[in-house]
Amino acid sequence: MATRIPPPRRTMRKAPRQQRSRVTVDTIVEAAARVLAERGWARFTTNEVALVAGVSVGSLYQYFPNKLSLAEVIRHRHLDAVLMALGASDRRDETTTLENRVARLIDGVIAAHSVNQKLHRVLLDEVPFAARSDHDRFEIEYLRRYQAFIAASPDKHDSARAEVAGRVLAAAVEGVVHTAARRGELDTPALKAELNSLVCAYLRRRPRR
Amino acid sequence: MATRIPPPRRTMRKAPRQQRSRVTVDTIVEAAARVLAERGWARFTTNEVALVAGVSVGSLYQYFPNKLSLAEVIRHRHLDAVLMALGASDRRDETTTLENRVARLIDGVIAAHSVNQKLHRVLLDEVPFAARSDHDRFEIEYLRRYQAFIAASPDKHDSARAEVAGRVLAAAVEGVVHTAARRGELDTPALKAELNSLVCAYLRRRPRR
Amino acid sequence: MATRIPPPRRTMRKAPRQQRSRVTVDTIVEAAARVLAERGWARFTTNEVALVAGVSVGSLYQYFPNKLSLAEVIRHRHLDAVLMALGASDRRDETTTLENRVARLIDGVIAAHSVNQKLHRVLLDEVPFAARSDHDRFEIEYLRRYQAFIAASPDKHDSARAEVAGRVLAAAVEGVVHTAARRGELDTPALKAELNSLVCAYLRRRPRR
Amino acid sequence: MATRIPPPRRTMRKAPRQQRSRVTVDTIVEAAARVLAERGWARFTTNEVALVAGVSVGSLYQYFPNKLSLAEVIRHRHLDAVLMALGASDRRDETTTLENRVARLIDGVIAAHSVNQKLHRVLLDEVPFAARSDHDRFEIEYLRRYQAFIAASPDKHDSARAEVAGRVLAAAVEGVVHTAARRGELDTPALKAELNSLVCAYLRRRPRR
DNA sequence: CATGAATGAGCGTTCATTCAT
DNA sequence: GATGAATGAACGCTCATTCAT
Repeated sequence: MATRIPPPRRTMRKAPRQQRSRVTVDTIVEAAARVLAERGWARFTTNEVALVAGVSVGSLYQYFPNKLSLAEVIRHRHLDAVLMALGASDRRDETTTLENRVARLIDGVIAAHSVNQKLHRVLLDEVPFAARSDHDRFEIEYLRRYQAFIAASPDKHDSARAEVAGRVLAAAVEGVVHTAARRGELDTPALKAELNSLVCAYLRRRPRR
Repeated sequence: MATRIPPPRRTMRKAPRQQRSRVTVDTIVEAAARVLAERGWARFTTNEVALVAGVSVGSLYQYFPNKLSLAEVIRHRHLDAVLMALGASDRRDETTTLENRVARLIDGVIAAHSVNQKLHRVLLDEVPFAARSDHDRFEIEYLRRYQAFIAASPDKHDSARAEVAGRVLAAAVEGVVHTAARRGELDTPALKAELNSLVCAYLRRRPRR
Repeated sequence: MATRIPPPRRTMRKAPRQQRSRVTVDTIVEAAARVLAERGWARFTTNEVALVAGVSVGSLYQYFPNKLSLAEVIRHRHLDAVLMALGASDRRDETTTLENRVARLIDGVIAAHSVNQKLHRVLLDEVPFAARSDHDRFEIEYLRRYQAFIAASPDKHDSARAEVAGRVLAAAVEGVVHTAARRGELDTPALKAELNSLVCAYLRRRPRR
Repeated sequence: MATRIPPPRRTMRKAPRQQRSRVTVDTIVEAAARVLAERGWARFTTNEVALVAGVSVGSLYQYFPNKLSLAEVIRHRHLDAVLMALGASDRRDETTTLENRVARLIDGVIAAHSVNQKLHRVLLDEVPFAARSDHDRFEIEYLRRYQAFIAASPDKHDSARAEVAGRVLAAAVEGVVHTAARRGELDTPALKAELNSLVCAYLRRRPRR
């Protein structure tokens, strides 16, 4: 059996100080991503990860408190990438149109999901949510950026709605991108066009009623 | 662990003939939903399900070929509910506004997800995708309804885009609803209002460029 | 695991009196032989047998006390066939040579093993010995015939050795035939010739020392 | 049920490197032989073996891929012993009589089967054949030695028959020895005498027709 | 007698995690 | 620190057998 109840320990057991440790950790994470993508969460075993990484299980547990923490690190890597994509378009830039800003945003998000689609599918559909506290830190920053994006939009509106609007926009974009990633349709241009259209329409029309 | 990638056998091993067995099957599915919601996929064990259902494991396996098939049945139940919500709004109704039709759609979808939110979270995030063939049958019908919904919208547009538009709309709505379900914010009125706004804006503005 | 410790009950639970029952029993035995040959002992299940026979498990258990008894009946059928082959050559027949009598014996034994070789392989290698009491009855008759065969041989010798000689001859012939059956070489003429040679040599040369 | 026909994986999962593990492997095999002899194949469970060996099931599976492989290793041990017995008599030795050479052969084979008769009975009658590829390697060597034995016999004859003759001789000897082992009559001197007589007669008389 | 739904003990096997070396 | 042998709880699943209908 696996997936024993994992004690919600910190993601990293200890911070790797020396150069050599950092390399080891990276190797392990890389191996973990490969195994996770290829085998899925159910057959993602720490022994296999260690084998692929070329280290012993013991070493693996030196840096990661449990199996789940490995997946969390991988998730963080991905969330960081998405965050960068969001960051790149949140500066108010008067010299460009809304359409361009939206296109930049969506291009970034799609790019962040195009790296290893199989891995994302597993991450999305199989890896159980756990270290919620960690995840929330991302979530907050995440929403902040979406809200900033909205705030930079042409139409003015009460900030009370802005918070909810950010969540809706974020969830809608992610929903479309994730669904496409699941089906391997992430690079369909028509899809990207429609998604752009959706976001633009929303950002233009929001001051309703 | 169990969760070995199971051969995607038929969902049901044999159809219950007698009255007695039909009851048994229902009891098992009910128990499975409870256990799945309460313990999550990783601790969702067939023995526990049988225990809760008050039957023997043997009986469970008389009707369900494996653990996964139980989850699939539960998923189907949910997908059916969503389908009904979509169906209720897809007839072209000239006497009502777009806003009203959208509201009806979203109300239905939200209602279908409000039943057992913890269960949905598990279904969405932990149960591995498998019986893809079965799932696709739903997916197709699903998209058909969204496309029908779009087709009934005021603005005319080429049907080439309609297909992609249906997928985008479906994924966006699901993305928002699922995210809200995960956080237990499904009954926030502000969220529902924003989602309505998003969908209406999209349906109005689509004849782009 | 299966193959629960089988209570060494009688082979047949009750003798089928009526015509209909006899037909049922035969159908079951026939089905059992098919399943045993095709699936091997480990996957030889009473439910499968009943299914193939077109009766319910309940009916099966009406006539056979347990799984093993089915195999025993099949074994008996085979042993009967072998016994007939042995019987056909045990009358002293002065008008024929030893070679001819041996050839007749071996032809008979080989014929009895040629019917369903896969079944024999399973019977020999996988079905556990059990109802030893029943088997012994066969064994005794079996040896009696081999000894009669030897007694009808040209050379005279003390009857003390005759008993052991019968056992050795029986085991040797069976050893050769079974090994050939396992490998599907039962119809090789060269093998039959050598076996004849072996038996003839033994029967001629025995009054040694 | 277990005893599902197991994939004929390699006999050993990994070679024991350290001293510690070599001891573990030996202990497990020893325990397996004991359990197999005492309980028979059907009640031969890996957990029981581990218990008797004083190790955990996990350790057992570290070295043996499945239950069957344990039995195979035990079978190999026995086949090796038989092979040695055959090897001891296959050098052409002009200074001794045929009778002596045959006696040495049979003594060796009987000795190899006298070690643990209950174990042999189970090995012969209950453990399913599987790792056929491995078994064949033995079989080939086995026949080679019998043929060498025949080749060293006084009478010359065409080598075409030699191959079949080797198979017949091997099967006959094994048939007699195994049957005796099954009944616990392996140490009866009369039986050994008759078996000697059988083999000698065959080796002398073979240039038939 | 026949049916077939129900039972449940029991088995093979996995894998996260530990800790002696 | 690193190694990898060892642990053992836990799980999915089977199938001989029973017995209410």
